[in-house]
Amino acid sequence: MRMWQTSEVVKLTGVSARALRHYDAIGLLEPAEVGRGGIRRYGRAELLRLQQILLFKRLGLRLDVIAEILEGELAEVVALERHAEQLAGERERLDRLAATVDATIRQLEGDQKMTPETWFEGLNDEYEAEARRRWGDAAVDASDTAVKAMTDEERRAIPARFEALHRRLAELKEAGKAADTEEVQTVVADHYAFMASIWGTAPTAEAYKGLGALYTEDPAFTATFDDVATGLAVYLREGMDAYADANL
Amino acid sequence: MRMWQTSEVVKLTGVSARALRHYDAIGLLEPAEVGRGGIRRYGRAELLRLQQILLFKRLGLRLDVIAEILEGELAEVVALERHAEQLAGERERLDRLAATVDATIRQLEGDQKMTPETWFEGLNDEYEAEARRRWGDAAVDASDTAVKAMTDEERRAIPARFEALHRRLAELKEAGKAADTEEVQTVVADHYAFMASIWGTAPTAEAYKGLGALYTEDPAFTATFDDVATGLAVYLREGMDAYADANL
DNA sequence: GTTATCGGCTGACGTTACGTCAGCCGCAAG
DNA sequence: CTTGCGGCTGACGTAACGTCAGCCGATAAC
Repeated sequence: MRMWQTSEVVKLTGVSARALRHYDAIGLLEPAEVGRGGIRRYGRAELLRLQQILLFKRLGLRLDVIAEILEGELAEVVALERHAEQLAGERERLDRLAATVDATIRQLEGDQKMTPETWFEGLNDEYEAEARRRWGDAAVDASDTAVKAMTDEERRAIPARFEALHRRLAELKEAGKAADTEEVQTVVADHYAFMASIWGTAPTAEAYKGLGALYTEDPAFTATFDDVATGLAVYLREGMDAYADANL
Repeated sequence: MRMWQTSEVVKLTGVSARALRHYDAIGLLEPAEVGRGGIRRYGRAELLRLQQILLFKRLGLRLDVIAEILEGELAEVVALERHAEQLAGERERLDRLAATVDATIRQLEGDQKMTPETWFEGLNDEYEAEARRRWGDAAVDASDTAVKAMTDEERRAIPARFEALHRRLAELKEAGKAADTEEVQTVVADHYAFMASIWGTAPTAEAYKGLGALYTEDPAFTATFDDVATGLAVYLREGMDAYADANL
């Protein structure tokens, strides 16, 4: 029977010699015989099998799955349908990624004031400079005006009100309520209203989500929330995202 | 300054301890200081950096690219735009794959097109009648006998071998080679030999040309070839005609 | 007869971002 | 003093080969 050695198979099929050795190593395609010096010789049957391997490879199937199909352990249709699902999932993931990346690029190229991040809870000096740097003077000044227009009582109560909101949230979190639950959303609504009063204007969806992002991105704030309950920052951000999506 | 050790950072950010050590190992994020026993301690600056890392990670950027961005060696916008391009390419690749996989599944589940799978796994009724009309009862019976006489391996590999031939042709077509070129004729010679093995006899010029005509006249066949490359059916028929004229 | 040259072959590392042990260490509670 | 809890350092595994480095046998040139 006619036999072909590695270099000949390479020319016939276009696969690399290394790939052939790899297929041998993993038992996907073993040569019909191995001569002195370990030389691999492939017969007709092996070439036929190789064609099938290449067919499935072009469909993107993994080598171990191809092996299962060729061994008859897995039906071709089943394997392909499963594969199609995985491809669809992969595609969806890529779509979401691409959308996020594009959005980020637009933010970077666009005007700074369009950047959704906003934060005025830290009214102390330590964060004011950072706030102005990150979100601009106009927004900070607006908030400043709003806060100054408050009564003394109101102003002094700000920390306590935040504290109260955070504790209510922590309780719901402990109880295992999901962040998009109605009860949680009620608290978030209060939080939203409170933020509006501090900002001097009702936050847009983007601005509100940006605030949530900041809670989880700045370790100083995250740590503050964690003093109340571990993971609270993330929990609140989830609730804020849901709130913004549903109401803003 | 407040410091956080591994387990605390894990709770604050959600990244795994292993990941933190990995980032340390590759120099992406080194702890502010390392205590006795090699204990890692992260400061505020490191947590901020970690947040940025996670931000870029969510966008799907590779760690080495993230490092470049954070080191200021690569502009964020540039990196993201490059990344967006890669994502688009990936998506396109996935789409093509998915289309091919879907087409293959449809073929396997009873189909409209004449595919290698259905050509010879016993001529199905619809085309058996057509074949008997074109080539006569004797020819069809001979082919039936020839295919039945094949080993299982050989029979199963028929689709893959057709596929391989079609791809070789498609490549030459892409390269702009005319159908009567020697290179194309070499492939057609292989096609002819393969058909001979399936028909159980070497086709006459007339029979072979008739097959080429079928490829281009029957939309079911044409569509199958078009899945490989547009216009492939016509290209192959031209090659077959030339081959028959020159050699049969 | 010897040598330079082809192939071919066998390791073995590199790739990506960690997951998952195994085994060792320091410190604090029982 | 023994447990036990973290934490740490290797080291292997992952998918499918690409890419050497180093060795071997057969052939062609000298």
